[in-house]
Amino acid sequence: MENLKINVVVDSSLCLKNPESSELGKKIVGKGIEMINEMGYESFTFKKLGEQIGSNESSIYRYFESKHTLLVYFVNWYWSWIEYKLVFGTMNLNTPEEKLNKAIQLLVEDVKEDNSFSYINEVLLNKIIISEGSKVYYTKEIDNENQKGYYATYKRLVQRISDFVLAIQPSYPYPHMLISTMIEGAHYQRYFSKHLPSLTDTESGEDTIVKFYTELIQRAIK
Amino acid sequence: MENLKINVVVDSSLCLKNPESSELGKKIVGKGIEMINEMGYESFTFKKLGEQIGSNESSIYRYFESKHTLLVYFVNWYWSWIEYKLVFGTMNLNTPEEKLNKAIQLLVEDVKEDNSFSYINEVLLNKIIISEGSKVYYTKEIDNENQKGYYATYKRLVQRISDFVLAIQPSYPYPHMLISTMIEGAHYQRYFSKHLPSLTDTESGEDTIVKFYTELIQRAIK
DNA sequence: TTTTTGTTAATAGTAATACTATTGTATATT
DNA sequence: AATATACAATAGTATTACTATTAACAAAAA
Repeated sequence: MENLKINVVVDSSLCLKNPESSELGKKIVGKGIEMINEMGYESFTFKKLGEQIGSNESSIYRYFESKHTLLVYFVNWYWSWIEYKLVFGTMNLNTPEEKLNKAIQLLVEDVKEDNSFSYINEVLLNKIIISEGSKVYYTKEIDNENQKGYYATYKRLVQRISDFVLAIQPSYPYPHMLISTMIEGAHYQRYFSKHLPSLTDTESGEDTIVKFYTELIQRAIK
Repeated sequence: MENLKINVVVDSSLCLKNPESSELGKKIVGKGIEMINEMGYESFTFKKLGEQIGSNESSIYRYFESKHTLLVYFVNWYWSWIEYKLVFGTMNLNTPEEKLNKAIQLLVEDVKEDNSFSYINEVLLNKIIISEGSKVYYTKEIDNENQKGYYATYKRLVQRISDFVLAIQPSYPYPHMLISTMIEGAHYQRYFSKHLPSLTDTESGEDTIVKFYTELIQRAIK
């Protein structure tokens, strides 16, 4: 699985200096994921991160121009990672139905395994995407950042899965809305099931959220 | 329509002093909605609000203990308003199918009319709910705040509409997930259609989002 | 009328935050 | 060995969210 790492590529415009190019950079990313997970995005600061990695606040600014772009970098890394798993996991499947089911599973299910060969903990990263991910685009700078390509990976991923939907049912008029509803929905359903369970119908022991979206999409496009 | 206002009740624990009880309180709420809309939640400060309403920053702290609880107040006011419109708009409908359709329309469609009798601009408030609303529960304090009843109005609303679903199809296993998926989904689909349109399939001239969710739900529960 | 009481807002702060300008230091190149 | 470059650390600034204290003012009581 560690070969996948090579294919996770984040656009270089998202950071001032590639964090993979130095030990300090890897520490910033690795510890940053841990800390945002522990204390939440709002409480997390570059100063605290600097203390944890035995470095200085301003050194971090050499890699990322702001706390916000660090989060944008995480989100893009995550979607790039998911995209590779999607391409890899569907290329040997024959029917679009199988490919779509694989995609649903990949995007909706909880990430449970961590590739320990990397300095990035994918389990924690998945939790950040669920709890903090939407803060990346709920900003007044959205149009500027969109133009800079901050959301390119995500848009490409939605397009790929929409293509599976269209391969099954070419006349379905809302493939993008269906898939973005699923991806975003899966995230806050997981969040709700943990913190506001009365907004969900989750039961322990089985992945109700995967079941729900699989069924929802099958019925929508049939 | 202005009689509805009487029925919009926000739990008193959400503010230190009821803003409806004084002119200053009404200014805080009214101008606060305007300013968050213009500059976004992050850039908005109590200091700037104080300047705009000809008052002092600290006077605002007499009404709301923080910027965050002001947003929580707005969200609760909004859901309370929607809940009243739902109860009022469905009580003379006979079938659960009609009631559910009414609920979908009420929750998914854009708010276009402003009740000018009030100091609260519902059109702007709807925009805040769409662009900033999720920031209310994506916080590390979620469990604390949930216990204090910060999300009670929202949970009650989801329950009401889930009951319509169950009246139509008692065996449907995911009514709450279906409705919370719709409500949250409708918000970011509107946001996406404006800022990241390639994630949607919206066309100008017709309300594709209402169509999409109406069809999605009908097919899901049939 | 004077005094007391309670409610309101304004003043003037604090600690912490995001971010930057500048200086120092190690490494590589000539 | 001298110079150039890349890097990180120091030490800041402006702004933020929030608070402790004081002042204004009205109604009620003496």
